[in-house]
Amino acid sequence: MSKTKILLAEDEPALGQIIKESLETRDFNVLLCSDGEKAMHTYQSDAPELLVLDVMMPKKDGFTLAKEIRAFDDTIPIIFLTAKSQTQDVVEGFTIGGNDYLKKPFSMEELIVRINNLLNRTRIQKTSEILHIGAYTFDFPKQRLNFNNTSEQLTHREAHLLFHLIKNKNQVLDRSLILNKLWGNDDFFSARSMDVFITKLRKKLNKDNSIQILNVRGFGYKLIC
Amino acid sequence: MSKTKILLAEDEPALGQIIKESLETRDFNVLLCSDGEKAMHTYQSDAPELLVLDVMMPKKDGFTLAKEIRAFDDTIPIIFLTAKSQTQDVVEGFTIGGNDYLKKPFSMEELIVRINNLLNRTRIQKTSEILHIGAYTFDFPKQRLNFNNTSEQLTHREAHLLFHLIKNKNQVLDRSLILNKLWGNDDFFSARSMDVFITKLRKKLNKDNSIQILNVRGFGYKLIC
DNA sequence: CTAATCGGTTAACACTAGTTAACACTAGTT
DNA sequence: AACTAGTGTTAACTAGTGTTAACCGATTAG
Repeated sequence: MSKTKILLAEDEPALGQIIKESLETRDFNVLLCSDGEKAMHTYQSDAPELLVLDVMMPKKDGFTLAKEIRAFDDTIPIIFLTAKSQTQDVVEGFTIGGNDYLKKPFSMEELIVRINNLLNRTRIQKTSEILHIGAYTFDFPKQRLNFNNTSEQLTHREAHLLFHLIKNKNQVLDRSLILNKLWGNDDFFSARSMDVFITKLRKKLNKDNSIQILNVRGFGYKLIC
Repeated sequence: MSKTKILLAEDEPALGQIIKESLETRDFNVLLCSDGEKAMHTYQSDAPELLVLDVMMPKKDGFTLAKEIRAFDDTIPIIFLTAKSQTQDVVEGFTIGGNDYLKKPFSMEELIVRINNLLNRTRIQKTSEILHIGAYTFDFPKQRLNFNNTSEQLTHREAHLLFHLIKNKNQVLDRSLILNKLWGNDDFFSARSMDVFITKLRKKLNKDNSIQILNVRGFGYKLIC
């Protein structure tokens, strides 16, 4: 099994080198980038498994970079390195979907512990990312809905909505929760858009009629299977 | 309650033994078979609750075995262990109706997570609450009221009200209790709304005239059946 | 016996959700 | 650049759900 690739974006050369070498003694393959733009390129060419991003960087700061990368992969674990200790920064990091942050100065041990935690967590998650609903199986990362020998590609929206329905199956999935999570707001138009997607999913799930998406008026939807 | 029986088919003795012992520490009863034919016999004689099948096995490979077992039981969860990482294999596993697959090498944690996921899923299905009232059956999770060969979808409110009536059948169900539970308050309007629902349920239950929803003036309702 | 109250029933209503299609926009292809 | 296909949003219309109102009968307290 090959080494785990970690992308490290850190503009201060000395610190970057120290972290890189420390991680390499722990058998990680570290891709060191000195600014946000280089990091973006390396991310796209080398497909690392985890990101360690300095927040304060030239060209492109860590948060912006994370936002852009999240457009491609919304599960990859990200650790932010921040000199500022303000809570505001931390909050921003998390809302982008960052998984952890580390305040400078930090010990190498701290960083390694967090890296291992995140890797374990996401690997366990990935192993259970093939979901089952009635006679269907749903491969969330691939966005494929399988039934017997047929397989159908879902769109990003369809897949995420279905994912949450399955994760909350046999219980009510709150409308406004899902609207905020997937659409980013809870207004009239997003709600109607969501209704359209529910219709689509119902059609795609109608091969097994033990599966139903029930509406709970005013609250949300319940996937029964 | 007895231990959950898991059939493990793995031809490599050392690996088979490791998996068996690991699962036994988690309180599973593991039936280890060294090839596909033995696994088939064990399946028929011991009725395990879940299958973990190596794909590459002598005598009979995992996919063929799964196909044959699916002829007897098309709901038993199956986890395939595969050394090959090719997508083709995975697809074939799913088209047989297999529920999950695991690429070697895998961690024991991964396997255990998947086993528990699959077991929970099938067990939840089996314990779904189907209630009986006279000649009707009422599937509460699906909100369906069945009579002979007809089936009717109930709304969320209807279903919950009926559920409580059935749970308290042949005894008085307190008005204010149900109002607080379903409507969240006990005011005039909610009470009148509830009356409307009682009327609706009476209509929907009138195919079996041994069933009656009786009013106990000032106290509540009593479902007789 | 009568008035007051409670519950039964039906229909009108407001609101929510379902469905379909048109549309704008993006991305991929020729 | 033009064409095509796909995705998600918006719009328009329809259907369904639950609340409220109105009217009625039944029961009970005075």
